[in-house]
Amino acid sequence: MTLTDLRYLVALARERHFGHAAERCNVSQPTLSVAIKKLEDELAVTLFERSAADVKITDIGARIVAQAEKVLLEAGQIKELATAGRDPLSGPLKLGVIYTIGPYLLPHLIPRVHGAAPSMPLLIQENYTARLAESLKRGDLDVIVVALPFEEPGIVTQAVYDEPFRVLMPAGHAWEEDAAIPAARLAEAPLLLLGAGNCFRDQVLEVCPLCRGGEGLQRTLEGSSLETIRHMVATGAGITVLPSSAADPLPEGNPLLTVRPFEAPEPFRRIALAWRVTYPRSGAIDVIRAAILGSPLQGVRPVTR
Amino acid sequence: MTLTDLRYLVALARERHFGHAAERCNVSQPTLSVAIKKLEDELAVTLFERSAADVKITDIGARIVAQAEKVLLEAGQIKELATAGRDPLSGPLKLGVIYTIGPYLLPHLIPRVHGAAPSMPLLIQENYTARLAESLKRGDLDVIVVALPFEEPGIVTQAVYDEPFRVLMPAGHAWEEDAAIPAARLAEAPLLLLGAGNCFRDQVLEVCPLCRGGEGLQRTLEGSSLETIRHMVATGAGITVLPSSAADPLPEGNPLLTVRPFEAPEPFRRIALAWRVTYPRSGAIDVIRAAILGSPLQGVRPVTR
DNA sequence: GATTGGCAATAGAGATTAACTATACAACGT
DNA sequence: ACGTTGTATAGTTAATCTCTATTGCCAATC
Repeated sequence: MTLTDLRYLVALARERHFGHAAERCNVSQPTLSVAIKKLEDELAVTLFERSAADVKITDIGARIVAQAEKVLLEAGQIKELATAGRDPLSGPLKLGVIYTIGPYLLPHLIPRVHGAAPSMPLLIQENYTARLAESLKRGDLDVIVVALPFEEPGIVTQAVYDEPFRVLMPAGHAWEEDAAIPAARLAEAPLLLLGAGNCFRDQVLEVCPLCRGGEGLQRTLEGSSLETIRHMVATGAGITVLPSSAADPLPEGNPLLTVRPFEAPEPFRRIALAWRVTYPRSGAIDVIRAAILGSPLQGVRPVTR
Repeated sequence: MTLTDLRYLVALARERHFGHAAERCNVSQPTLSVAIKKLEDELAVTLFERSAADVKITDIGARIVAQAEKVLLEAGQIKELATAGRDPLSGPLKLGVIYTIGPYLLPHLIPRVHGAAPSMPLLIQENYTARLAESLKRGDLDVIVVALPFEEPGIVTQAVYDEPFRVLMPAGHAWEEDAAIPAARLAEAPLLLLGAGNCFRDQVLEVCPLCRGGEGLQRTLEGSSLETIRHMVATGAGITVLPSSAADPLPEGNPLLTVRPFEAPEPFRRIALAWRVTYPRSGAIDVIRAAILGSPLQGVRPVTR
């Protein structure tokens, strides 16, 4: 029993004439004849009464035809689903973002994606890189926004932008005098750091080798966020390092904080998109990339690939 | 897209492993592999993300698999319907009976059929032979009970029983003296006849050639029935001829009527079943025949074929 | 960094099935 | 009896499905 057989069946039920039904199916009369006979044999049921005068459907035949029509209808739905799903910009996209990007990127990203792909709702999750990677590989996420380096088997990454680091200090801090801060000087101040697991923490520590072994004055704030740290800096609890997108928009509205760039070579992080090599909706990824690049993130430099 | 393809599809969706899914479908891994690829090409949609680690279903893939399961379920229903409909004794049987048999046969027939084939309800229609034949050929009826001769293209008949005719007269009638009535004498009495269209009317006229041209005292009662005529005979309006099944049960309970057989050669009618040559439920016909022969119809002689 | 092992894709051969054309067969109607 | 109409069958060709064998691809391991 094939779908073709069922199509022949309902055609014959409608036409009540083997020749006409065959014509309607674009096959020869013997083809349809054989197919119906095969079906009847397979089901061990007489579906039609053939006579010279005409073709009559049996009682059981009528019931089976009705069911066959249902099958064909449902099968047709498959094609419709496929057509509807063919557009990579239709259907939800599961997006993961690390904690130190989400709050600054998403407010810009979401409306832009919605504008470019209205029928692609975003299901967003913020988490650590490691967790995002896990979810991505498991298929719980489709695309993630992370900082490089990010190497995972089966995962491809595409750099999107570079983002310089900034030093954030309370207004009136001594370093306010300087237009730019040397990285090494970080070890001299009480540096507030994110908890373990945040890649940004590691990157900051990388900037300041002296802070590495915990020999500096830095203080780790487990379970915290850049926003929390920012508030703590404003209260004079110390200084911190922020990515430019988090730091640069601040000073205007906040008289308690001062932002200074690093001295060259300016430390920065490279933000990238990552997805499974096998992920088929590349069009959706392009939209995300474009939306990110279209977002007014302060201080960032697009990476032309 | 075939039902087999869909089976492969749902198997792969369940197993998430080409080899295992193929095994479950009793085919080789390449078979399933190409089938899925073919499906993906046909639908122009990626259903699965293949990677070394494992097979992930895409979003659209999952929706299509769900739909495929629905299709397979509905298709399975076809087999179930066929199995259920395989029994010729299941499902309603559309039975037609001529007016002059129905009232005497059906009260016996119905319980017997119900006993022999409980899941075969009878849809009964009483009518003239010509109307029954029409309905039978059109497929509105499956089997009819008629009097022979009955010749129709595409219709087969099977004699069931012979039924002698009887003369019915009011009690106290002059002919009461005689044990049997010669057919020719019918022309001498006011003979009450059914209306045109009733085959029994023609058969009675056949018995009495003198009545033929309307030269006798007979009176035609259009739109009447044997029961009506019987009541008229009881009131002394005339005599009539009845089939034995209608006549013989009468006298016991009715002091106003007298029944006499004909003289030899006793006129009779041959009752038969008729159905389309193509009608597939021969088992149902056998049940009807057996139920008729099992009915206590007075005076009838089974026809051994 | 080379190697191995697991797994899906591909190639090529063989078998099955589906389609065609031509023709036989059955049943009515003239 | 013959012709017409309509379905079934025969035989052939083409398409397809499925197989085994093999390749290719990753990723994990030594």
